[in-house]
Amino acid sequence: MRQSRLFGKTEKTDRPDVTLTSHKLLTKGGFIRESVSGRYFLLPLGMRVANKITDIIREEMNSAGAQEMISPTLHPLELWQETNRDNAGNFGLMLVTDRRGARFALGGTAEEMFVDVARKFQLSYKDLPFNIYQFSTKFRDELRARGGLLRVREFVMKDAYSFDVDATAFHSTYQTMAQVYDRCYTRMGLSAKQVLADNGYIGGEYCHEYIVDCSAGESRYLETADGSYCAHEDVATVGLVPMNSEEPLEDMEVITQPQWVKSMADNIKHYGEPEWRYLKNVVYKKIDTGDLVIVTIRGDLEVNKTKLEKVLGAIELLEEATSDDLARLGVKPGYVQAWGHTATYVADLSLKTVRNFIGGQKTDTTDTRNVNYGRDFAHPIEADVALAQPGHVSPDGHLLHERRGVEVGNIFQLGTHYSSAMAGATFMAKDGSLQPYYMGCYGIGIGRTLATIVEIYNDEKGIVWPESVAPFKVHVVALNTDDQALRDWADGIYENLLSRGIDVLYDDRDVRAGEKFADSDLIGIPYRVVVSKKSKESGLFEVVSRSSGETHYLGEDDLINRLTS
RNA sequence: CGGGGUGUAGCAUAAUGGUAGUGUACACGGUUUGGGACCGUGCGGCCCGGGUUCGAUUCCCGGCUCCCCGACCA
Repeated sequence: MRQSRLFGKTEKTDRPDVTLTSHKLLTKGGFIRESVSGRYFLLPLGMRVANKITDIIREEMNSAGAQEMISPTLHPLELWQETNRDNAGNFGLMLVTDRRGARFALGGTAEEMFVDVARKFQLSYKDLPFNIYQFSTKFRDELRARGGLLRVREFVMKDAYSFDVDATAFHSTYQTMAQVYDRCYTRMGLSAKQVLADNGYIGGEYCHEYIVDCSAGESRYLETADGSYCAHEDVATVGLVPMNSEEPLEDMEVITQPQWVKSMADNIKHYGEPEWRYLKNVVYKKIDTGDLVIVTIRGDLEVNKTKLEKVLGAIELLEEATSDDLARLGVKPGYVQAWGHTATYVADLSLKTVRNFIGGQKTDTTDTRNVNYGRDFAHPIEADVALAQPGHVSPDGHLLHERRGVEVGNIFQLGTHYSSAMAGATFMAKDGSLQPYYMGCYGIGIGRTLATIVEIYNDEKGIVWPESVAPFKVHVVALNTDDQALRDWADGIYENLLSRGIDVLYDDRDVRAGEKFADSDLIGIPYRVVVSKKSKESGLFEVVSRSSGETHYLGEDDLINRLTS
């Protein structure tokens, strides 16, 4: 490609509102351009990188036996109604209506469509397993797009759907896909960690995210030093350690308490006891029914809404209660009682780690102390609904550390979640019975992966692409192009490299050397070959590695050997 | 969706109740030519609607945009 013909230009100035490294470099380098918030043009340079990423994923998927296909982008709304996802929680489906009034969802994920295509065939156990996938544009009506390509409203995703006869067979498919993901990310130069995560509105029982550690990331997870436990904050289990098991149980009593004692900080000031000593009550409301849920938890812990939703079977259906909601209970914020209200009470397991709590029946002037869970009160639902924090321990008792990164992909166990919900999504088993498919699904966001690579591979001058995903393998920079003979000679070198099948960007522009070098550094192609008067005279080309800065001087044949090896 | 901010040329910015200046980019000419060089010339702009006013880019109201924080979220 001749750079003089390349659509898309580099920019010298930074936009002041662009703070993220990948966003800045991709914009300045002419890889992407914003259309409106959360929607981007992928320019020719960016498209080349996206294609390299896509090719790697396609190769690995195909070698694992998955089959590429494509589904319509507009999904008949009835399909989403069949699985009750048309108005699930906060997942904003975007709808379009055609001229006949038929309603469609703009696909944000495609479980229903792939189940639908499967059930159009009379499948037998002999047809299973299979794994079908697509690369297609997904639409997510994000409340807030941010971070350049890291969180957008419209993006290309590889999504795969596997169909197995049962959990045992599925397990092997899941492992295979995990290996495919490992190979994909490794080939792209990314070190992606498999992290236990939450299925959310996708459904199913378990899933894993692939997270690349990076400060720009929005995914927070917790891990032990040796990696023996690694889980997203949404699901991380809080290991229970008794706080004061040596303390004798005291009798519960009502005590007077000054009126100024309202918050946790006030408690500490008044009683001089640490946070874990107090009972804390957190109130949620079910979005669909308006029912209130009170979680009682140890004072030093916070409630993890995701875990709570899972316990209550109310995925994406809880929100924090407002003071108006509390008024329905007859209380103000800060005065919720650990027992006695008309609501669904949930006890966090941490209540069993403390003897002689303070709190639980707060009024303006009194409260209770020496409260013991199981003796003085107990809730019908007991579960681990606490938010894991660094400093807590894993279930096997090791210290948890906090990590942050970008979720570049995920794999989900779906089980029969969709195939049971959708009529006729069955195969004929060996014994002649109709069984729902046992499914999994597997996604990789192309643009987000691309941006993550830039987050990891850059320096003060620009992007430093790993060779596997670089837009070109070599950047030929021609200098002294005002001399027609030298220009013709440089053209010849370029044509020669092209004819050998080398992926080359040829800077034939009539601009100064400094500008060419600056652009070359910014674009970040792995090898730069300078073609100049000097090289013509010496017969040697300066070859610079973008990543190491190492420079070699090679003759034309050696150069070609090196670039084709 | 709540809070805050913003909107002037492709991009970055300045000033102003009386029709807008600079840098960069772009076009042309010249001097340059291995790290964004210089000189000259030129092209190009006040988010939209309403109000106040003799006159609004400026002040007021509304809308929209984009950014940040929160909520939310592969």
